[in-house]
Amino acid sequence: MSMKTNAEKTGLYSIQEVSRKTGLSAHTLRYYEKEGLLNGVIRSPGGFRQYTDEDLERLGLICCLKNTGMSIQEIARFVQLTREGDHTLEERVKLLREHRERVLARISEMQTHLEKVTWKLNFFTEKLKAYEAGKDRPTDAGEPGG
Amino acid sequence: MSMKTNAEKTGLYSIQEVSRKTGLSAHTLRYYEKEGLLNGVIRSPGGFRQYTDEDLERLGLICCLKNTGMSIQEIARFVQLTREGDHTLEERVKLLREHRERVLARISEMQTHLEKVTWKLNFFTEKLKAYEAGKDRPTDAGEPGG
DNA sequence: ATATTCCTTAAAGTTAACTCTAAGTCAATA
DNA sequence: TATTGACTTAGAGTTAACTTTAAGGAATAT
Repeated sequence: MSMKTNAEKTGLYSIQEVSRKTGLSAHTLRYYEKEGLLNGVIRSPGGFRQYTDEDLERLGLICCLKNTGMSIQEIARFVQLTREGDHTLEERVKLLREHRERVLARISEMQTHLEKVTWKLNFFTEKLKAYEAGKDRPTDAGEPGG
Repeated sequence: MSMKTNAEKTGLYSIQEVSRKTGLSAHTLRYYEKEGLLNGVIRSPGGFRQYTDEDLERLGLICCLKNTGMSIQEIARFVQLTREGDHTLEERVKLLREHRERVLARISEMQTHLEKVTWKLNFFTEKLKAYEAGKDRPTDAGEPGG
């Protein structure tokens, strides 16, 4: 009986459906809207949010920026600029370019630190090997099947 | 005339000196100590902290773990295990290995998201070019030296 | 018809990792 | 000796990004 979801029927998604798709809670979706991250979500006659595929795409970019460390405030600024039209293109490009630089720097920083972690890990792994080898040697037996 | 710092004289560092070297505030250094991140810092007869080079190295690892996203709590756990001796080597290796995996995952996630940011940036850059090109064309002049 | 989902506003609570303040004492330095 | 820096405990304040609660009502889905 192939029950169709709301989405399949109308191309629109309820807040719950979007929550499932994005992993964001309904609370958070409303919060983001309030903070100006996702404007212009249309409503059903009764006032329920009905997200379009385009809204989902916008959410995709929002999550992308968020996951690369951009603050809610700065994302809201970006969205605001977008709403203001083409004369803000230069500023948006600048904002994204700067963000990109920060992300690159962060990745590179993480990679540097990772090397140290790896080095430490190898060091401890070797030390563990030596320790286990030393444990096998004691005179009084050592557990056979412990 | 060539005033020697405390460090040059004694090989020990005051909390201020360590603060400068690490970029952590004296407050934070005491806070880390209280939280069990850096134990066994020796004191002057008068009770002042005197950090050794080894303390600085330990701080180096702490910052490294912190900067790769390990929580204070988990770092404290690692330090605690270290203090307990060689029989915790296996657990420490496990902890570091898991952390390393998380860092690798995080870096890879960031890189994926970065691609999208880059894509968007290029998109807007192109759009900006088109917009600027369109702006030059209007009939009524356009500012010559604006 | 009934159960579930959604809406609103407004505000309080949570978590991590600091950060700061206060009060009072002691140490080190010029 | 005066000033600066360090010490302690204890607790309050900060920031970001949620998360939860509450109250009451309306809309949808089955």
